[in-house]
Amino acid sequence: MKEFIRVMKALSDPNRVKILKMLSQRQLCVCEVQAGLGLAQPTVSKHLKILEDAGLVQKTKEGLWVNYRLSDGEASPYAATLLGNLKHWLNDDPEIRALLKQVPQLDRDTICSRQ
Amino acid sequence: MKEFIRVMKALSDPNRVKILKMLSQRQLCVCEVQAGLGLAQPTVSKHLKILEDAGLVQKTKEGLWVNYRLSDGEASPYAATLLGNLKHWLNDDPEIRALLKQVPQLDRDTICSRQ
DNA sequence: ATGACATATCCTTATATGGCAATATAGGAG
DNA sequence: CTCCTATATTGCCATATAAGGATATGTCAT
Repeated sequence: MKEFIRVMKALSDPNRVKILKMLSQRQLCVCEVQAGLGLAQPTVSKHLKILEDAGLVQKTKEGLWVNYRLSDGEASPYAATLLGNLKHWLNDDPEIRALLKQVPQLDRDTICSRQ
Repeated sequence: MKEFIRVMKALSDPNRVKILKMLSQRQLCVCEVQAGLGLAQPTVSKHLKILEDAGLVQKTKEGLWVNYRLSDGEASPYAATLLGNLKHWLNDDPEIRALLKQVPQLDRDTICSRQ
């Protein structure tokens, strides 16, 4: 039950759902997610941790960057099923649509190296 | 998006999930749910309203009683899909298992007419 | 080792949520 | 109508959550 609730809670926040939809396009580092959502970096970091704890995303370190991607589903069957559903859901949502359109342009070198 | 979040939030509370599992057995009135969960009546009523607003349950008045049942799914595609998933989920959970075992014995006449 | 940068954690604040007691509403019986 | 009962709503409290600023951690380059 706890595991199920953790997944549902993780999916109960619009910004976290947006993150998952962004990651459905490709893996992203924290600063790319931050740029897409327009939130403070600690906020994004915390959201990503909640998604990770729920088994919805996985991370890989690459030097200074941490790449986040959708989980392969081994962590939680609930997470796996919901991620499958999310592929079809919310694609018509105007906010999501606008967000996904800008994902290809997110570039960590441009975003993170300010100055 | 709002609709999706509403469904996920509704499913983010253990007591609400328990209510849905109870209703998967048969329709129940408020006092039967209350007896099953051991919560105060206003608390149960509020949970049921949240589930109803999310399109997860429907209600029918029958005199003084209000019968709640799982939604047929017309209200929300998210709710419909999740209700379908829930049929298979959590059946092994000991707490859920114990709860479902006592559902057949819940009797509104016995429960509600105290004295 | 030092400096620079990406990310994580800590701390505080504002708001949301779950719980119950008290009260309001609504329907049935007399 | 009045009384009784099942449910809904309100008000309040304790806790949970989302947010960002400040700070810590970790990694690379020099």
